Amino acid sequence: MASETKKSKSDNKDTNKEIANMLNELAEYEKNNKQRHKYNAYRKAAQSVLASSNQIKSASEAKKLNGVGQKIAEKIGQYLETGKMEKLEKIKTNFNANVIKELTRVTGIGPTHAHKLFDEGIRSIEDLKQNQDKLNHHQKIGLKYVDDFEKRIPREEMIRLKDLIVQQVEALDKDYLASVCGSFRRGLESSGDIDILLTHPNFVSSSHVKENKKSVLESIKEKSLNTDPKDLLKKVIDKLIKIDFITDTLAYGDTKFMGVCSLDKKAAFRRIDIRLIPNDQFYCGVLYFTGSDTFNRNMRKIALEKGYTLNEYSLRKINASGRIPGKAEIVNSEKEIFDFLGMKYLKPEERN
DNA sequence: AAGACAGCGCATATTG
DNA sequence: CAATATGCGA
DNA sequence: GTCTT
Repeated sequence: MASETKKSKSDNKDTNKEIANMLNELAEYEKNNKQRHKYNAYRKAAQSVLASSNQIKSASEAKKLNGVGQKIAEKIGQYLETGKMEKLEKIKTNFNANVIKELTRVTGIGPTHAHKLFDEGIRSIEDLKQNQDKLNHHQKIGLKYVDDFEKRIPREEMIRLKDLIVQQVEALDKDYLASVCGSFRRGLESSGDIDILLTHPNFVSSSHVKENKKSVLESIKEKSLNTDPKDLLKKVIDKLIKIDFITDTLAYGDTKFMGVCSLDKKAAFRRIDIRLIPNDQFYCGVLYFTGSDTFNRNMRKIALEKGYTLNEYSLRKINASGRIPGKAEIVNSEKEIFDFLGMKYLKPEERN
């Protein structure tokens, strides 16, 4: 293997990765403390550290990175000199923080519920199992599968999941289009869950607008042209439940399903999300939900520089004088979005 | 020094 | 009952 | 906690 860039691997551990891991632990702690923005700040810093091409050797070096300021630089310096971050060590020995951290392993239990449960005497996942009357539906399902949901899904299994879903959807109606987005689409070897975008020509955004109310006449006209979105999603979900693929439901509305699925009795239970997207917004949605987050941020920034605003729904030109976005550009593929922005097309695998 | 840090669908609690 | 607010997730 | 204004 030609992996020995500089020194041998054995006597040169990946310090950046260790720093990033510690910053991510601090991030999680802040999230549990309901400090959403600190959580993001730590994660951003961790990302920068991880992406840094050379090993960080000092606090001042760290401070140069985007998202690393005075405080985080000090912590990094502390780690480089002593092998520890004081604040993190303290958190690790904090009983309350550890309980909260354990409780939030359950999907549906966020910081607020975790603290409330703590006040009610709950100290562990085990306690939760004995007190399920304190949980709502989502949380009960989260508790049931808490271990499975922390397991990564190997790409090989993702492919089988995708094949099964696509086949079932096509059998229902060949006009459906389903795409698995997220890290799977970017080619990663494992994913945390499976995220599917679904669309159908009978469902377009003009029938779903809630901004400027439309004339009664317009609404009536559209109703005749568009299937009720609820029916289009329900048809698919019903089928996937019937064949015992979807096993549980966490949240289920007109356009978004969140639940649990499993390939067969031997396989683990997996988190699955299925969104029904208006046909004319499908490719903006696919682009957005394919990510990565960093890529999305960069692309949106480029859009702004070109006088556009880009989000998960549409690409719109920004009015020169005012700043009111105009009508959505017509987009019939991901590539067209890149074209509008004068960008070279990047395949999903190139967006990591 | 002080505000931004995304905005949204769904479930559930709270308010009217 | 309906409208609004909050928690949560991604 | 960091960056921007």
